[in-house]
Amino acid sequence: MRGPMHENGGMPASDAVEQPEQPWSRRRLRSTNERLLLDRLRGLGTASRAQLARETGLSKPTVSSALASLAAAGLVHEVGTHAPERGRTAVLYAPDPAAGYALGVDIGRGWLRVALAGLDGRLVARSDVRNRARASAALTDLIVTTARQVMANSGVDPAEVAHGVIGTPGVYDEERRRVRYAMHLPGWGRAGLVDRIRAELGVPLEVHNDANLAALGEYAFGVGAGSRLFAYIMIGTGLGMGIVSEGRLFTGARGLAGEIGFLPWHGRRKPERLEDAVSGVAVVEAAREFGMRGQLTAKAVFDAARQGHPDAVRAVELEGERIAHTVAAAAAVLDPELVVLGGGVGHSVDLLLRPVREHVRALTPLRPRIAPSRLGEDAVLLGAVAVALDTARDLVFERRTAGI
Amino acid sequence: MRGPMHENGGMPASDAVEQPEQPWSRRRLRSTNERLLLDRLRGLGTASRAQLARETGLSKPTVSSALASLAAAGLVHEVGTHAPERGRTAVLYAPDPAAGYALGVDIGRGWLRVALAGLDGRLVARSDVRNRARASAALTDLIVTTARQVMANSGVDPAEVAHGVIGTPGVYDEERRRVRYAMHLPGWGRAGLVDRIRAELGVPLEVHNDANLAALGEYAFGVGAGSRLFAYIMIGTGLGMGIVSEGRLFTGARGLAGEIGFLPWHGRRKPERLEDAVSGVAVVEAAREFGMRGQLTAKAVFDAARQGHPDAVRAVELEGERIAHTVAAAAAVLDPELVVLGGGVGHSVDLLLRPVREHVRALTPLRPRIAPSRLGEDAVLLGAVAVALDTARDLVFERRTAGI
DNA sequence: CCGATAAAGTTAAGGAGCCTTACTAGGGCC
DNA sequence: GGCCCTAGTAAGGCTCCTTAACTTTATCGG
Repeated sequence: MRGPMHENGGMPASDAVEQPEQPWSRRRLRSTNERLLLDRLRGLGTASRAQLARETGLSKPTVSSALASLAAAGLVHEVGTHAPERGRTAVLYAPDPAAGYALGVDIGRGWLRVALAGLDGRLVARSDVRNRARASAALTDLIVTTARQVMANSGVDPAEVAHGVIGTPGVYDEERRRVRYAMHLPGWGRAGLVDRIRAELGVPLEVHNDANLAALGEYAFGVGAGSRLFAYIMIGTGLGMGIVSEGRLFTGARGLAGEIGFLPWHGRRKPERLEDAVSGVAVVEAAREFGMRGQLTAKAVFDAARQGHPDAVRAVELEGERIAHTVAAAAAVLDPELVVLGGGVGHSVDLLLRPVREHVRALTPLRPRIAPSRLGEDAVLLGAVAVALDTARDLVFERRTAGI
Repeated sequence: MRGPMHENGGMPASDAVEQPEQPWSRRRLRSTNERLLLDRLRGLGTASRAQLARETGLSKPTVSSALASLAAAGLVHEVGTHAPERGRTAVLYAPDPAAGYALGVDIGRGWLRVALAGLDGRLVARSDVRNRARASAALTDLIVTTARQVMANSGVDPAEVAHGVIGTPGVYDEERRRVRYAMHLPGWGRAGLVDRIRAELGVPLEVHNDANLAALGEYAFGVGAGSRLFAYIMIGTGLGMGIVSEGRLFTGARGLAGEIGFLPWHGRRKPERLEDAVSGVAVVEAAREFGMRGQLTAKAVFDAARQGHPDAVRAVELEGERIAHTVAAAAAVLDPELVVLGGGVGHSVDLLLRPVREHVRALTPLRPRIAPSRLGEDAVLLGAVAVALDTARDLVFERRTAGI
């Protein structure tokens, strides 16, 4: 099973919590307006001061002075000029992507992926290495060396990395300082590992559940972009769902939202856990039951189905029905406008899409759009980067404007 | 079935939408601070200016001047004095509950309930009348006369009622200006009825789904008070769920979240809709199937079970199992910390609680607290009042501070 | 009864930050 | 070159917050 995201995972000191109960002094006002300008500039990519004044509703002098502060803080740069139809040429500004960096890490069973992004969200370096670690020390070492290498490759000092996010199966237990329910990663459940990585890298780190990060990845960069509410169903070794509502993770009261492995499910013989029914192992089991022989893997079954092998086709059909059950339950409770299918079965979503859609139609009148993941294997990594970016932008803004 | 809440139901002009993208000018700053003070005052009930200064972090002069503005606007009053241990006696201020009023209406199949509350949330008048209307005209007339009577009883002019909320089964379709899916209320689905009521009463009105309002009612006044995330399951003529997350309704992408009537459910003979399996009718059916005879109602079955009638007990047990299925599904998807059972079966929750809890325990390791509704039959009405209050407070604040 | 102390609240001075108005700067078109 | 148009700057004013000192009013202890 994919565990939930732990809110404010392993995040250290600088919390950047909103405090809406605080009074609004003039300093806060200025900082709010500077932030507004910076955000607008990020959205536009590049803009002149006059344009920003029009867009934000602030007066030109205010924009000029606020932008001067931002430039002095190193958050913004002149990047060129633009000649309008007629009139004076404008000086263009853009956020400085090198004002800080965000680190994303995806710890998967087969692969370890690390990426570094500038504040504009663009990756500046990335490394994917096979995860063959079978013990906690080996895994942490691998993470540390890979992350260091990524930073070195891009010439970024660790001190410039404002924030990092690690994606992993399971849940990070803040109190016990360890990851729980990550049964597929040997040794990864030991206490203090994240603290050790944080200490060795010198980068603030948060830990989140991989299904949740994948959902956020699809929201930030993929097929869920801009969706009001969507669910990402991750089918692979386990089964998990990430929910993104209004651009933010919906984690539930204790961070266990999306634990659809626990959905009640009536198997054909006896009630069983849904997680055991969906997921890679179940496909193999079903195929075997329908008569397939030999050394089977989920991938092999899907490949056979693609070739038209009848037993494999039936197994895939059954898998589609089971996923449809999940989708229908999520639809009835959440009413998402979109359900994204991804995870280990990513390569085989083409085969599953039709049966899932058909069975959903039969199960419920609620019909969210069902789409395959766009980011595929990169969803978790890019989600980690997106979350790290969010925090990094806040931190860099606060750090750089505080000293003025 | 209970339909969903339609966001911004029948609400007219004054929308009070947040516009976080707007710049922060000085006027906004002042108004924000006044609002902060008013909210704090509502929380404290009563406070001196020095106390407010300490609590909010604002300086004493600022508090004095802002409070003077609020008093001039009629939003706040001196209400007495307080003598501290030693030192000058403080002048106490409190929000004026009569600065505006909020109206709540619950249109149920058996009863029509109307309540009027001051801005402090206290009911100033209330009326419950039997709903025997069997046509749209009769129903709207009944609503209008009852509401007028409630206002008259408390001596409140309709112009002082800043906002009203109507709770009803079904969904209000904003475009077609009619309620949909309210099959149990004859005539109530006709177009323009809400507009007519609004026009005749002279009060801005919103329409929301009853299950959602009941959830909010339990959050504001009942057993869900202060809960981070909880679900209210309304079991009666139909089946519905309201979800309150961080104090706000979770409505889903199209307002259909909580439509648990559509949960896939394997009946004992054939797949059927869950709504048909849970709900009053189903209890009766089950009892009959188990051998009970005679003119049965849900209430009769529950009463018989309370007496120990074995067939009735079995029927109740089955009903509990079905509800547990719903709870388990909600728990897996949402992870609420609390599930409240209410609705028409309110009187019989005592009988259901044990079987529901037991079956949930058997179905899933996720175990939200399960509690009976505290507000009972009043949940929808009080939820309507709570929602109306929220909007009314905003409207009154804006209206009264605008003119200065 | 009188001063010391303490808390509530007011007054006055100062300053931060925004806006408006009016200006300068620079580019193309007639 | 004059005109028009857009970008950007300068000066002045306004709002509203804060700090600091002061007044008012209460209790306490002698």
